[in-house]
Amino acid sequence: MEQITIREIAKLCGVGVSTVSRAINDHPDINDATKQLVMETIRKYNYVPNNSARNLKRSDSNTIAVLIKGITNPFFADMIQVLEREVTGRKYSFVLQHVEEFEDEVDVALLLEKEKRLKGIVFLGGISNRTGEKLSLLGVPYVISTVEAGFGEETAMVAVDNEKESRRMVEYLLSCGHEKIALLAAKKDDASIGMLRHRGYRTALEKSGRDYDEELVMWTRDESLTYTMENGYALAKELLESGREFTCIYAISDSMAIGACKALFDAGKRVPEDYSVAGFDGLDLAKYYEPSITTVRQPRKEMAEATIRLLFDMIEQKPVRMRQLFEAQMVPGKSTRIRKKGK
Amino acid sequence: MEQITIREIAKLCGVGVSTVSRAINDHPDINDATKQLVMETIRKYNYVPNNSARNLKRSDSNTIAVLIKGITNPFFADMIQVLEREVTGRKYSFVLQHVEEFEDEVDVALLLEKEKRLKGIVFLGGISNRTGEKLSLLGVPYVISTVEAGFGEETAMVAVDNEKESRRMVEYLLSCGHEKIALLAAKKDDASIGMLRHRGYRTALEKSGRDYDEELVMWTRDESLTYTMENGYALAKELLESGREFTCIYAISDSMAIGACKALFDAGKRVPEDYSVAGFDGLDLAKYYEPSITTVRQPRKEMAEATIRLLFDMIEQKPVRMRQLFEAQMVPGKSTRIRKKGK
DNA sequence: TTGTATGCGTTATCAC
DNA sequence: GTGATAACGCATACAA
Repeated sequence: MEQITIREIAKLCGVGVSTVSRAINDHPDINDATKQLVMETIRKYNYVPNNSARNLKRSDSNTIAVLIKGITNPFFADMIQVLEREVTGRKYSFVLQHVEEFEDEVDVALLLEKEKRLKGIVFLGGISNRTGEKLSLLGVPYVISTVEAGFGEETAMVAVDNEKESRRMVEYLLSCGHEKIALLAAKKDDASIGMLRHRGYRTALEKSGRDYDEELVMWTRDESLTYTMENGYALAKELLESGREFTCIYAISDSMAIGACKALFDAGKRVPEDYSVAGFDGLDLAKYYEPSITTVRQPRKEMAEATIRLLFDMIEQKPVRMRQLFEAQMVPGKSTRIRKKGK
Repeated sequence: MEQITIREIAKLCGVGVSTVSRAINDHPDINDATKQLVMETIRKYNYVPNNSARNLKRSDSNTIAVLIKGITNPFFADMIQVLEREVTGRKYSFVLQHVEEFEDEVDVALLLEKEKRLKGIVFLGGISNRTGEKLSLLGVPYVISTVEAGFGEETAMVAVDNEKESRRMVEYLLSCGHEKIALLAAKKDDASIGMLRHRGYRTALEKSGRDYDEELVMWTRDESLTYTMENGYALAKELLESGREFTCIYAISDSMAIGACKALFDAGKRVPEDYSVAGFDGLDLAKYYEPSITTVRQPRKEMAEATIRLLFDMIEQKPVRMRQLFEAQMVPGKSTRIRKKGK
């Protein structure tokens, strides 16, 4: 496969390479007729400029990259839509970069920054305190979205207060009369939102004078993926089979909550009559599920918009508020019930 | 931000650039001590090689790209996992490329091929007859996965027979005693799997001597996204409000089926007692939903594995079967019931 | 308005 | 083993 280059197009048209380049890049000072000719031969020979060469030569490129760990997570789905819309709407190119589970997102960012001459970077999920240190090596503005790790004040961040919102949920469940609330938690050594949501659970119990009972906390196994229906199912099943007493299951994600419901149904239990179930995130699915899942809705679209706004403000060197915490919304569904004293 | 280059690393180490290059790329003929020194300074100065320059210079790169239109589609989620595992397991690099709704996936492929010196390409979804023509411009092997458009025999393809499987579903529903089966369909001008599933629906009815009733076909509006819960909800709601008679809703995707269930619940109906609901695809969600959704399960992981196997066989110039159709599996759930004659 | 020449950062081919 | 140096394909400063 002999690659056709700009030089050959130039030869074919009987012009210089710079003229072809000008045609491609919509430069102003070029004769309209020659431009037509060039564009036509390009189409005719299906010439495609080599992006590596372009990126290498260009000093800037007006592209924003969004790095996502777990691109298949439904939580990110509509955020991606919004991010893309907002970026392209500002006449910037949009690059969506998937980061594999075992990869370091900052390393990927560093690579991509050089490769594509990025103007800005968005980290969607993923980043933890550990990887955070290398962030300072980034040469362009970046915003960490949906995760509020313990970075400094100088790190741009858009998220909800996971601990607070988790606490809010547990307080709601307590107010419904549930005393024994089981938690479907992340892995025990989680250092990100899983930890924060667990902490919120614990704080809510303790602040209200209840005991925090480690027995009712179901930690995700090391080999499992945390935020999945499958995991919710497995954890709830294990909980049921342990014989421990509880009236309510609080799962740290909606997907896990749905898995938990299935485990209850399979055991012949009803939701919410026998057990209440609550989730976190406010996915569409929580609304469409039957019974609809009681959840805490993160304002995903607003957060996505704020993320891009913040990023561009940084790019344009405007004064910004670096840490933007959004308020989540308690969404009671049909999966939880109010429990009278005694029963 | 002054970018640090290979030349500066060379100067810093007091060696030539080629030595640094050799260190980076694990070349055999280099002294171990100098290699250590080079690697250390690289780490120390956080040098990251510029990928554009590498891609430009390299003649081959051992990377496979997977292009996905609608990367947030849950149908693709576990397929991506498998594709990634299979590719990296073969010591190839894996590039996941998101294609925007309005973009032409073949154009993107053409660009990427030159930019990254690809060894092979996988198209996951998306490709239609229209874009298919330009496929021949691709200089490397490619496989089209999960969509069986009407390409020629020479196009590598892995998919299920959508028309046949759709027909199978409708025949199952007919065998359950449903006579008036409404269809939640794709857009009317769909030229891909949406069209095929509709055709299977129609054929099943006609082959069994029933009338095909256009009144019972709910086409997705132009402005809506087809395969979503939201769309299923809207179409089912419209159907209900039209007052048309039916006993079963067949949605061409599981997500739409779940949306349809919600519309029925909201209208005070029960599933499956009042109306049966069926979907297509066999998502995990169909299993976890309550009631579990009757569906046709596509063997996603097997298809993903076959896709990579086929691609690598092509790369290695082995003889291959270019068109691989997989058998789907009818999965009866609790969302459909058997209807006795009369009522 | 157009063409020529230079360099972007890297790898690979040579000599040494 | 190692170091110059020539490409890779393109954009652009500068000359024409």
